[in-house]
Amino acid sequence: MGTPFEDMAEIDRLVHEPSRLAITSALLSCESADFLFLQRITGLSKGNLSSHLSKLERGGIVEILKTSEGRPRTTVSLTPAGRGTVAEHWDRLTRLRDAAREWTAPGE
Amino acid sequence: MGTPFEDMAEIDRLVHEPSRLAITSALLSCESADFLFLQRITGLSKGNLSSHLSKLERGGIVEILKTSEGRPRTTVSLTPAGRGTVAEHWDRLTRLRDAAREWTAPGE
DNA sequence: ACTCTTTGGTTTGCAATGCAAACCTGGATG
DNA sequence: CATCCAGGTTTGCATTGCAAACCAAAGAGT
Repeated sequence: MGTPFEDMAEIDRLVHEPSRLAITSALLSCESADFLFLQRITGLSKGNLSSHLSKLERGGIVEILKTSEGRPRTTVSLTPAGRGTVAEHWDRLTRLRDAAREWTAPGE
Repeated sequence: MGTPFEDMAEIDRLVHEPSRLAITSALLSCESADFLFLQRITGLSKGNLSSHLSKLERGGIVEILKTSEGRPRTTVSLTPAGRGTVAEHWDRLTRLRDAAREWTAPGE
């Protein structure tokens, strides 16, 4: 692992994208959430939320559960791996910010 | 301003992009930096660094100064506005992370 | 003085991405 | 029984990021 600056090259763009960072961070604090709830808190359109969730699913970050009892209902949760990925992502960001803060060029 | 989750929709993608977040965050702590220095710390190719810098310049985030004394030399620094934008960006990210940490789903 | 190499970049072409908007589908309702 | 609407999915297009090709000037060797 190099400097926090170099590290950004390896960052997971799947998670980094703003909407998905919002989604995954929301999921970090609740076991699972349903589609409409996520739509409300993120302010995304159905279309975009759906495609973001699909990408996260394909990437193994979230698990999507569709039930058809009565009206269809879609429930989303982080996979264990996904939880790790998101946590690691925040670590990276935090390291970058801290590096930028602490690092004052000598003589200034 | 809405919830930190909704706020992500308004985030500045110009700054959010990983390489550019690294560049701007590095600049946050030094008055200015030259092209090669930025290339070393970010690990970017010249081509990519150049195009990222151009975008940041077009967006008014950085100022690019080219001197041709002896060998050409390119020096980059944040504009005052850019400094504000980057700081605000980090605030937004921090609010999101904190919201995700503290937040337990309100009863619904 | 010329050409070769190195340093310091810019431009180009392509594959992938995000977003808006059009589309689908099964229940509830008049 | 038709039509409305919540709950999604798919499509089309404009934008992006990246790699690689390209360019230009300054030394170095001869």
